[in-house]
Amino acid sequence: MTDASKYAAGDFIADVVREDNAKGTYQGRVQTRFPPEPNGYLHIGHAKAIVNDFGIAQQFGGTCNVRFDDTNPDTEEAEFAESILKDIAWLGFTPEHVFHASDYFEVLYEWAEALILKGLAYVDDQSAETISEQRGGFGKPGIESPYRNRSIEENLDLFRRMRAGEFEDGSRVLRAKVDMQAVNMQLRDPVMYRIRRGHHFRTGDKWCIYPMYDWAHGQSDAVEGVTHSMCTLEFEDHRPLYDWYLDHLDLPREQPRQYEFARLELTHTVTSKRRLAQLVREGHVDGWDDPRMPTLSGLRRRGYPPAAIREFCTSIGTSKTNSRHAIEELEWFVRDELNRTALRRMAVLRPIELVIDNWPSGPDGAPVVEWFEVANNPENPADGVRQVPFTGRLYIEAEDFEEEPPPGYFRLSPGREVRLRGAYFVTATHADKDGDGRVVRVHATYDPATKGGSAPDGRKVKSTMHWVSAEHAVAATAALYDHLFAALGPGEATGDPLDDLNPNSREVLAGCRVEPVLAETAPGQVVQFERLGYFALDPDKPMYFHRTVGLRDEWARLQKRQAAQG
RNA sequence: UGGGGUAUGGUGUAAUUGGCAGCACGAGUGAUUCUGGUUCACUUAGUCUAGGUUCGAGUCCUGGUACCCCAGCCA
Repeated sequence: MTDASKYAAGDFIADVVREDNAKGTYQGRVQTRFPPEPNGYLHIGHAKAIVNDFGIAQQFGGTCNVRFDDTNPDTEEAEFAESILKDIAWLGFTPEHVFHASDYFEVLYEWAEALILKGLAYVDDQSAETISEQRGGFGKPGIESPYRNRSIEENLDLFRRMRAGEFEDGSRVLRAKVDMQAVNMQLRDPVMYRIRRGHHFRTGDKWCIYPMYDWAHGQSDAVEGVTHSMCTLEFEDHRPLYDWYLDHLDLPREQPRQYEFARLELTHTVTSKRRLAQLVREGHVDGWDDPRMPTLSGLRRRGYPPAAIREFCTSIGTSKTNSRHAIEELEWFVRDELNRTALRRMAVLRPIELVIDNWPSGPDGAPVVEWFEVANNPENPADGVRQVPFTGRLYIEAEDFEEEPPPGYFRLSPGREVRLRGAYFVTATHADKDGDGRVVRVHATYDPATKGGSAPDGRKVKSTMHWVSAEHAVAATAALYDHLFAALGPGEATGDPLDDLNPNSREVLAGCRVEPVLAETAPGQVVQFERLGYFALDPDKPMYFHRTVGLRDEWARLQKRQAAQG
């Protein structure tokens, strides 16, 4: 396990908490919350918020709850709420409670009446367009609504009738009476309630008025006893409003405070729920959990270990600087974790035959089968060993043989000796080709003295290759996934991210061969096919693989570098 | 146009609040290796800009510049 403290950043929220504890602001109490809107699946960007929200609570012995910000019935669904809870659990966090803003609709309503009673809120009969026009613009002050100074009695009556359903959708709103001259647009009499007859996935048709985010969020924090309310940078302008509402209410406990930090962005990755929903809706992907998606459920299917995502989020810390992390950085954490935990298996994705011409036959005339013991994971001997069958006819990776090897190529070619992992040294002699001149079969001889994979005379080979017995191998299908967004393309998205959609982001390879033990490996498990990459077995199709992040291949890098130079 | 924010190697993030600019990823070199993986060692490169205060400035002051957010009855 990587030591997370090694990455410990002096993040400002931790500093704030320490300061509050020193001053006794909340009597040492620390309570945070993760507040998703259930209108889509969680993606990698949310992971940062989750790790941060739960992390701060853990760090200071506090609590962290999940609270669904379910104040907009039009976009929210129970399916999304369920997936969010599942993803949080998968990431390794357990909320103290699971709350909903809709739990507080009644309280929120009462508080709204209290604000009306104080002369701080009013019902506006104007249209959305008119209100928008009157709000003014940057540098231009707003105009006060003609309904702004209605009597308290009239406001109360109208608001109660709004709730009772006497008015049409969109015909009236409740607004806070703040300041139409404010330079901060959020303070120009923000809407608190709108009339909307939408079916809410929890409260059904009980309500026809719904609170706006700003009116619901801080108040929900206050009801729950949240002390430190973390959100993203775009809410900085909302903080004065967050405080204004709370300042004018009789709160059950100390006033929560809002702190903002930058959201996580990754190169080659779309982290916009709207965009992701579009990909699903338009059928560019198979669903929210498609392995090419940056959703947590997609990454899970792809074989990303939750620990790696946690480590990554911890390492990048929290700051207020807008930044975009390289996807390769996340992948490094994934490889780091997988290298230590994934079992090694041999598989051949694009097979060609390797025939060992001097391989012996048994008394019955059939080729001898020899079983070798191979470590499941050299990084961790506790993972044990497995038996792998070896015979005179094998499959090897097509790219592991070159008839005319380019300089720097270490693998098999005529006259060259390599090691078949855990078995023998073999030397290629010649190759058989098909009508198109493609190599279909390589002939070789083996050295019986190298049994187990090392030579008694101490001679070395430059390459160790993976292989499977043709007779024992199991046929399989593999799906190779790349980033959906132009991982192989020239660069970053310009303008519409969907322009960078990579239509070749999934390649299906049929006719792969895997060692027999793989047929018994648990679906969903991630294994490392030596040098090929990490594969997650699809839970629905046991012999179907998704590749996760590949291994770094020096040979591929060398080729890439040479191609770039000339 | 007004307001709110942010600027530190290629990337991201620290700097005990004015005291040797550190860490991670990347890149490079070498060693080890039954994965061209891993591991190990070394190297590389940075305070947006122009002034000012100070023995000393990433940090404080003044003036610029660049980028992000805000005019939903979305969150």
